[in-house]
Amino acid sequence: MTKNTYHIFFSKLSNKLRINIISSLKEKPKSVGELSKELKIEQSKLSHALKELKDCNIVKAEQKGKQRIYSLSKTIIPILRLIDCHSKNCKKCWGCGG
Amino acid sequence: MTKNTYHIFFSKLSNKLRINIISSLKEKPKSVGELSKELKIEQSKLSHALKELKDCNIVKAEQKGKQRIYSLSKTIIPILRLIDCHSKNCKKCWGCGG
DNA sequence: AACACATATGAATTATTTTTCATATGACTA
DNA sequence: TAGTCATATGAAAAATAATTCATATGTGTT
Repeated sequence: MTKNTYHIFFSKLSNKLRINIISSLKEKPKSVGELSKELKIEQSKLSHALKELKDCNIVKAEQKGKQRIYSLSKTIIPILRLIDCHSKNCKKCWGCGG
Repeated sequence: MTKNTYHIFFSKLSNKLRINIISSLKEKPKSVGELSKELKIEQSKLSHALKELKDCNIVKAEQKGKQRIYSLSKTIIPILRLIDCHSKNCKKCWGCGG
């Protein structure tokens, strides 16, 4: 990720719905229908949002029968952990060895 | 920062100009004029962008004569370090003790 | 093959953000 | 206090993103 692509990545995280999706998928992988029910969001809206997240590799999808199961991609999980740390003002996290 | 305010924070980081400003201020504190010259960005555009960053505490300003010197706020620096870590795929960082 | 269910897609509409430009404010100087 | 330099602000215009709705696609079932 170069300086010039930061904003693309962050723009995906700068949206309530997408944050809610991520937050929900942290729990466990879910189908579009499950997410729709849980978040009370219309299906196509969800599909659009999931596409955004998939396009920048925050989630991945796997077909299972008629359903498509979405889950957080491996590479994003540590990033989300950092964000959580941030939200908790976790000092340890700030150290970061850098 | 609650789940519902993530997106506000990230929305500030989801913009090229603001990322460039942050990146430039990492070097050292600068006046609006200096930033304008360096980034080749029109003054009022910069002022607007700086306002956004100030509103969410990413930068702070200090008056110095006629000039207003902007710098990164202390609390944001570790976050930026994380983002740098991220960009370098720094494993250490991911650990995060969480 | 016809059907039903689950999800995706496209395009038009609507909402939000960014840019621009004219002007206002605030700090120093003569 | 008039002038000028540095920056901020407001509002209109332009650009971008999100929402909606109609419909398409894909998968399994009868």
